[in-house]
Amino acid sequence: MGRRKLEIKRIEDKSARQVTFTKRRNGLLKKARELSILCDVDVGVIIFSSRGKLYHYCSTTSLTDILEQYQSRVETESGPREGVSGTQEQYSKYAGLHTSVELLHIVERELGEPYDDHLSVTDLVHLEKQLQAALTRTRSTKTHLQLDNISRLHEKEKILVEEKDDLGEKIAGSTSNGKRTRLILDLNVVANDSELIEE
Amino acid sequence: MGRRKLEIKRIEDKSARQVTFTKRRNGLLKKARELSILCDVDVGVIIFSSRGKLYHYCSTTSLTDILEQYQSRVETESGPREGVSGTQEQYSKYAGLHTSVELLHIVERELGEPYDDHLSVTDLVHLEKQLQAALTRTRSTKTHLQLDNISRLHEKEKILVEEKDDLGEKIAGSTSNGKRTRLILDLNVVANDSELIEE
DNA sequence: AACTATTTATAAGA
DNA sequence: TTCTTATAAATAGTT
Repeated sequence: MGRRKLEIKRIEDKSARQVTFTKRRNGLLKKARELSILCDVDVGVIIFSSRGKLYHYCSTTSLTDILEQYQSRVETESGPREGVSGTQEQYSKYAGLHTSVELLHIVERELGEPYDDHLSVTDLVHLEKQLQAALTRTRSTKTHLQLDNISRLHEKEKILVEEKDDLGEKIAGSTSNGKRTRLILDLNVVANDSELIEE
Repeated sequence: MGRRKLEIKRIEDKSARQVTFTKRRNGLLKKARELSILCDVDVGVIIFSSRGKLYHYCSTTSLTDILEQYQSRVETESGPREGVSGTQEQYSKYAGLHTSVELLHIVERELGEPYDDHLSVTDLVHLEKQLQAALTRTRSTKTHLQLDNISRLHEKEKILVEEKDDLGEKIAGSTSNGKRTRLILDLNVVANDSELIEE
C-alpha cells in the first residue's frame, strides 16, 4: 500500500530496507495492540532487528511490567563493558543457548494451555528433560559470566594499584586536592564493579 | 479501514468480535510474514483466542517445524478423555503452572538475545531459580497425570473383568461367533490404554 | 462467506 | 532523515 505494488521479497537496498523496517515494525505493533483490545485476546509480538535489537508487544499486563523492567535495565547498562576476555570470545560461550528459544516456545504453549488437557505423560517426560537441559545451560552460562567478571575485576584492580602507587609518589611531595579526588573516584570504580559479582 | 472509523476498544457484540478477530488475526499474521521477508528480520507472533486456541507465526524455520508438530499432535489428540478423577478436578492441579508462561516469555527473550551481553549474574541466578521451579512443577504434574492414568486403568480393568466373567458364563453354553468377537475387542481396549502409561 | 465503501498503512518522492 | 502524498491493502459494515 504505497505508490506502487511491492513484491514480497527481501529488499536489497539497505537504507530502503531500514526505512521499510521502521514503518512496518510500527505498523505491526499497532495492529497487534488493536487486535488485542478490539477482540479481547492475548497477543504477543517479538521482532529482532538484523542488528539484534529487540522490539516487542505484549497484551498481558504482568508481562508488560516485567518486559519494561528488562528494557530499562538494558538502557541503563548500555555502556559497553569490553572485558579482558574479549567480546567475541564471550559470544561463543552462549552459542549453546540458541536452541533454548525453541524449547521455551514449546513449553510456553504447553504449560500456558492446560485447559485442553492435551499434555500426555510422554509430553511431560520430554518437557522435564528439556527444562533440565535449559537449567544446566543457564547454570553454565552463569558460571562462565562469574569467572569473566572476576577476571575483569582482577585486571582492573591491577591497573588501579599501579595508579595508586603513582599517585602516592606524587602526593608525597604535594597536597593538591585534585589528585586526591582522582584517587577516590578510582576506588569507587572498584566498589561498583564488585557489585557485579555480589549481586 | 472499513465503512467507518472504528474506535479501538473492546467490541461488545460477540459475533462481530469473532468476525473481526478472524479478519485481523489473518491480517496480523500476514503483516508479520511480510515484515520478516522484506526486511530480513526474525519475527514471532503469538495469538491466544478467548477460547484458548493458539495462532502463531514464526520466521525461523526450525521453530515452525516444531510448532507444526505440536499443532498436528493437538489435532489428533482432540478426542476428550473424561477420566475417573473428573475434568474439573484435574484443572486445579495445573493451576500452579500459569505463571510459567510469564517466566518462559522472559527466558525466551533473555536467552534468545545473547549477543547484547545484557545478562548479568543476577539475571542468571534468577532464571536458574525460576527454571528449577518450572521443572519441579512439570514433574509434579507428570506424577499426578501418571497416577490418574493408573487409576483410570484400574477402573476400566475392573469393568472389563466383570464383562469377561459375564461373557465367560454365556460362552460356556454357546459357541456364538459374535460374542467371541466382542470379548476380543474389549481386550484390545485394555491393550491400547496401557500405552498411555508405557509411552 | 462475499462484497464494497472507507479507512489505514505505506512506497516513493520532496 | 523526516514529512508528504499517491496508491495499495486491510477491513467494517452490509448482503
